[in-house]
Amino acid sequence: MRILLVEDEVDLAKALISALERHDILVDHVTTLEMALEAVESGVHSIAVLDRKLPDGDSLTIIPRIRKIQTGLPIIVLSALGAPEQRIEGLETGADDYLAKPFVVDELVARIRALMRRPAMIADMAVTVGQLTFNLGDGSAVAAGEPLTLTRREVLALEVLVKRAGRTVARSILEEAVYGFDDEIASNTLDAHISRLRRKIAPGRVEIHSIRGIGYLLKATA
Amino acid sequence: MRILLVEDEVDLAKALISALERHDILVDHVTTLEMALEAVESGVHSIAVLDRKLPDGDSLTIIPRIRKIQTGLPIIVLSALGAPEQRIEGLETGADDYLAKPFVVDELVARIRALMRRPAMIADMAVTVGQLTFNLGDGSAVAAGEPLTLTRREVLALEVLVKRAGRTVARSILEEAVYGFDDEIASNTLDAHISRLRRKIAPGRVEIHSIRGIGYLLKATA
DNA sequence: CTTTCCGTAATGTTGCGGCAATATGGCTGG
DNA sequence: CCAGCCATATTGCCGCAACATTACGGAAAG
Repeated sequence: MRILLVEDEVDLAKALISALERHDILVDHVTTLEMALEAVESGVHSIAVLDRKLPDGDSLTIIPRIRKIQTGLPIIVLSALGAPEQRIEGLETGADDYLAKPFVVDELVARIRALMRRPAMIADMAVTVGQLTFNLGDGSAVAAGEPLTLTRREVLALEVLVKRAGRTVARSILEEAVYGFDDEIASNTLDAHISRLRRKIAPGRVEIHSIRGIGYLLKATA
Repeated sequence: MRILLVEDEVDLAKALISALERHDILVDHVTTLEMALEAVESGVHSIAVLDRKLPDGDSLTIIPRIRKIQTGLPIIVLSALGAPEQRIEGLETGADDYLAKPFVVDELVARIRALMRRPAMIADMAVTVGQLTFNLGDGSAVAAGEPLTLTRREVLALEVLVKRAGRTVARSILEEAVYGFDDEIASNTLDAHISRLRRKIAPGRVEIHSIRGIGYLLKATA
């Protein structure tokens, strides 16, 4: 599970990040609307949390643009403007939830988890490739009838590979998906994760091919 | 992925090149508008990054000419002139993005990647010649119904040939496309690649003819 | 304190791609 | 019309960089 946090108040952001990570939620943090749109482009997030007042404008204005890029991406808006009319305004613009400041951090966590559970959304949607079934909702996977025990980073990598099954996924895209945007990655850590993934899904009719010089490709064996 | 960088400040250019190459992006670097136009002629770049102030003029002035040569080539303009009016001026001239100096190198990388991901652009656009279909988005190719397994250099060469199908492509243009501008090439390596390409697309109704003394020509067999 | 995760590095393996040796075929000058 | 030359064709070889795999150890979680 990977979410995008758009918040310019550093202290609040830090508090949220540590709280969310305690709940096994990986957070990418940016501070402006512009950066937020870029991040959404990557398509790796399951939820976006937007502070309403940001240095480059009101985040409500970019909700339609986010929707264009990622239809169905759940959006939670945080705001000091908590009057009913403003909440309504936020929800009508397309936000899925609107949280007035100040709020208890745990409440945000709860609402995120609630949106993640929402059945109509991506939750409980599963993708099957060959004998591998990957559940987008909770990140669980089943290969050849056997449930797999995957670690956090393995889930992140497999999610991207499965979503783009049959198409080559650039190495850099995978790195972005498994680590944050910021975290630089030394050595061959990604290779190691792929290797472990391969071993775990071994007895299925699905393989992770490496495309030399480009990246990886997951596809069902013919 | 291959981009054109037009930048006369040597230090900045060096920094950008090393950052981009770390992201598997091949960079061709020139320092003047004149060289830029020449480079665009080659048709091998997916994105152009122009510094606005160059020794031979304002790079905005050549954007229309670039558009004439390569419709749809995404263009990013870098400039010390970051006032809103100037940004707007840049965008209205036809730039796809406008980045004010000073900027963080990683931000440029992110914007390039964002443009590359833009679905309306080159991605998923395919060209078909005879029984050969080449996907500009991911460099994949299908001949006579069978997907081809191409190596990196083969993809680069075939991409140029396909884009100019029916027209002769000069040997020097192909060399530029397969290698950087700088990398000199000894021996007949290019010929070898063409030979391997021919073998791979053999059973299709498309052929690579050699034009003696000039270069190569890809066209459907009558 | 134990366990799991994951980053790192050491080592093994693969296959791309540069080079050159040799073959082929077309063009030119005699 | 032939000889010789030069551009291109084809193929094998092999270095090296990219990838695979595994072991190890630190760190964080329980």
